[in-house]
Amino acid sequence: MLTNAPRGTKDILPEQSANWIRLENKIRELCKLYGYEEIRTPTFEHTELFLRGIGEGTDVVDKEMYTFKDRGDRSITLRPENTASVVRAYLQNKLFANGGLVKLYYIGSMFRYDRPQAGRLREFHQFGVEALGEKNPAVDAEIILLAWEFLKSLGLEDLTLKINTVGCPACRPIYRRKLTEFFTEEIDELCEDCRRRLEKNPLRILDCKIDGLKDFMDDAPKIETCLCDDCREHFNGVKKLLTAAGIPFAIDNRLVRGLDYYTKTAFEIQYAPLGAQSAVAGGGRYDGLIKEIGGDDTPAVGFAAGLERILLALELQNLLPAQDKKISAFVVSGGSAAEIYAFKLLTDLRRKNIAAAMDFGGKSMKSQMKAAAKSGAKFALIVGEDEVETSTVTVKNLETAAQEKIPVAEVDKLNFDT
RNA sequence: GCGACUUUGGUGAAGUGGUUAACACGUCGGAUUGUGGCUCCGAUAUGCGUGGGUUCGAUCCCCAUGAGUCGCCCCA
Repeated sequence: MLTNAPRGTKDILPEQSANWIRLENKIRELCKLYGYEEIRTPTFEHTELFLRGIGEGTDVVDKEMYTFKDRGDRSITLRPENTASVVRAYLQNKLFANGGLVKLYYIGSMFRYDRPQAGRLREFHQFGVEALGEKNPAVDAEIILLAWEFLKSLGLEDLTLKINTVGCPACRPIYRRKLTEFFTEEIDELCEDCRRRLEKNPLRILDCKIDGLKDFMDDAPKIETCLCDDCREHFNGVKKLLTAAGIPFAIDNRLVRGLDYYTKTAFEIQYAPLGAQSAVAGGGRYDGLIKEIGGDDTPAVGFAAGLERILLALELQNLLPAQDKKISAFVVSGGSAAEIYAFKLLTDLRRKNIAAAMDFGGKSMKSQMKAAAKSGAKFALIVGEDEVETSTVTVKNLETAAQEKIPVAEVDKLNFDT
């Protein structure tokens, strides 16, 4: 127990860490390119924020939140996603005050109590982007493009982008009612889960793995038939822009989002080889959320991407480069007389910005040489009594095995390039 | 939350109801005097996820529990 991290959590070890840093740097670079700025919100929030933001009745809220009372008897929840927090911060700090579109991104841990699997952890990491304050479909397109170009730029192949519109408060209820009517007639054909969904969220029946394949599904009402003019126009606008940008997308009118706040555009990017956890990024428009949380009626769009899943995908495609932990020089000290001399040499090298290491275990020279070879250093800098007396250092090129003795003051003149 | 599978050393793993738990890699040490990568030699699990039980005896059988993986669910 003491030596086990809690279920669903994972240490990111040094060899992995470099991949995370690379990924995060890529994200920051890209966001800068698109004009998004980083925001960092607290890891936990008042529970109420998520109840209102994500919506009671959603799985995330009902079954997956880490909620507890703090010592002041406040109900606190570890964020299961970051959009609600960003919106809260936007309102609290009046980021709307300067007018115009507010473009933000975040990278951080999220928490959901769920059965762990590869690509599904209880503490996981998301990178996400939110654009608040503009209803123009161009923003939807920009966000989708950012997500798509990001994943492509990592080198991922076989990505599929699916888009849909889920309507707005004006037209979705109509569609929902039609669906309910339709599926009620087919209730005998529905699977157990879908009978449950019929009341809770009939839209979900559309992407059921079991019922989705059944014949009657083709006759299910399509959302296009119910869209209001505004939503239809908006969706057309998004499609036109995506086409203009030249990215491939598929319209999937069965794509729905699990969180209540989505309106109009919904999209998802999948990487099929990940199996059940193939959704690598997902998002959409949430024009109702800001008002729901207490702000003025403000349109917004965003998406989130799962970093663990992206890393898994990169690994599957062999896109994670081998670690380069090479140093330039390895100091080898022969005998106790040279120890201080060696340590001073080590320090001098580092002060001159030369990556250097030495063995602190008091081992034989032979094993120090082995360690030098393993370290990947270009040079072994050998110092013993002779060198101490003459203020020199024996330089052995570990690639060529060539060896020479030079004044210690001249070590930084060596050519450390590999 | 449901179902299935897995669980042996630092790693990959073989294995049996009963004397020393294969093998490989890794790690450590050694093969004359201050020198690596190759080779050779030696060392390296009193232990078989954890806790019970059955048995003269269990790593191998039974029960419970933990963890991981896959699918469902959900989602990033």
